[in-house]
Amino acid sequence: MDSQQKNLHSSEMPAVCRVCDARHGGVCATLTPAQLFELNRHSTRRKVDAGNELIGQGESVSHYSNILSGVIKLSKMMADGRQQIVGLQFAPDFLGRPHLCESTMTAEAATETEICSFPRSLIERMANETPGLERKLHTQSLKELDEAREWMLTLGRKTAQEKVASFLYMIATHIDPDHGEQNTFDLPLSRADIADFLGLTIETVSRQMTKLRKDGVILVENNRHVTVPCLDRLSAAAGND
Amino acid sequence: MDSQQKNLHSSEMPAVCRVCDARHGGVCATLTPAQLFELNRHSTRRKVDAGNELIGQGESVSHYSNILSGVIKLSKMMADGRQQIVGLQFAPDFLGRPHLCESTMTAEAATETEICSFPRSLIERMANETPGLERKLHTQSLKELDEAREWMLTLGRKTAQEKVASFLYMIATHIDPDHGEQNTFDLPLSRADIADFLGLTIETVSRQMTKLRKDGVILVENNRHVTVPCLDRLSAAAGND
DNA sequence: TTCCCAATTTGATCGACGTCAAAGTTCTCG
DNA sequence: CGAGAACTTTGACGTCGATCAAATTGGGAA
Repeated sequence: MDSQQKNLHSSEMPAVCRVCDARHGGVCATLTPAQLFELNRHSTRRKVDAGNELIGQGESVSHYSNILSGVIKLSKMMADGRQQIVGLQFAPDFLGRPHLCESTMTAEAATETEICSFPRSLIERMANETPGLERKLHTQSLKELDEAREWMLTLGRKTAQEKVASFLYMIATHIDPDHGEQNTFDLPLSRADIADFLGLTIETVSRQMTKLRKDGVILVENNRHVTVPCLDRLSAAAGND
Repeated sequence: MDSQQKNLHSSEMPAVCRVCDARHGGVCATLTPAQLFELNRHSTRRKVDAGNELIGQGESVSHYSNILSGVIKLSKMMADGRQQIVGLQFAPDFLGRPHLCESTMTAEAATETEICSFPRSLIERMANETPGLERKLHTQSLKELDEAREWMLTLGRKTAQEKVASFLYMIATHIDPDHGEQNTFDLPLSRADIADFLGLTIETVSRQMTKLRKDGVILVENNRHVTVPCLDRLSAAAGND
């Protein structure tokens, strides 16, 4: 019975959604098949190359998106060009600030990214009709708030060494490892982006990476590929006790 | 008819709620009279002196609160004692992290504060039953997220001078001014708290306050009382263009 | 492969902010 | 009103991370 229900369920679902990761953990997980069909009718999937801007600071927002793969960086810029990355978003996060039409930041693809976009108004309406969706969006906002506050501690009180280690630790625990054994991954951000995230300069980031490497806390190949032999040592370098 | 409805409404409301500020703008504004009665039956109002801790980092949370007056500071502390204030909350904000039972920070009264507390479970249940309440909590989370990200920019990229000016500007625009004419107010935080908020030391905060005073951007009496003759000049000193 | 350009690293120097110390101010409470 | 404590300001000096400059590495195109 249960399996029959499931089959019925999946056959009622748009084909693209059936194989889409956002069904698991993303906002779509809260929608009924009928809603999925409606959303699907107005949604577009696309690939975005690294470095491309999705939303500009101060622009009005007409679309929200699900992140299907890749990493998005959210950043704020001052009039004189100083920049600060204020958040990173990974699949299957929801991209967009509910209940507000003008963006207060820039959203840019940090890596090659795949997104599924739909009209703002449609999501707003569905959120009103579907408590589960509103709740899901709320939950993600709270997660982002927790992360933002964690970074406030990092930005305000940690040393350059601890900042870089904290960043690596966050990436190591957010990216699915290539192997189960050792923790190894590609950095989704350039040194310049890491600097903008940590409130440092490129040079300082580089020096601290070198130091962590010489101390044996991390291994680095080709600048972007990092291996963490012992996550606890990295955590300690990050100042987490 | 409308006024009759209103009278009926207010007569059905708990007496304490009728004169309570949280009815305007607070979460209670979304509740029905019946819900207000139920909430009221399980709620306690109390005064908290400046410096008293409401929730400790790592503690499990059994109660949420409305802030009726005063200022609450939310802070995180590292194992070695370094501290960062990650948020300030003013009346009629809601105090508590929905959908999570363990607090990741300390909540402490910055000034004398009046709060109205109720059991966590009751709010969670009402949020499930009342889309408007869930929505209201969501809205506040988003506001806090916007503020947190604004502060990430301040912490990561602004100079000490700009940080102090940004703080004063934020307070000036959040506190109701004593007079309509000039912008004058009491600082809700000590120099030590301001330092913990801005990721600076007490001495640096003091020096920057002195500089802003000598530059005529602010007037200071008795350390705590500040007057801002021209809000635009303060805004400029804060680096907002 | 080889060249070229961008990204990263490394080095030398500087300055903003932290640290340490002491003096001054404001608040509290008897 | 006065004494003591807590908070704030001011000064001298040190340090971490920024700045400026140059060398090195890596990746993509011909």
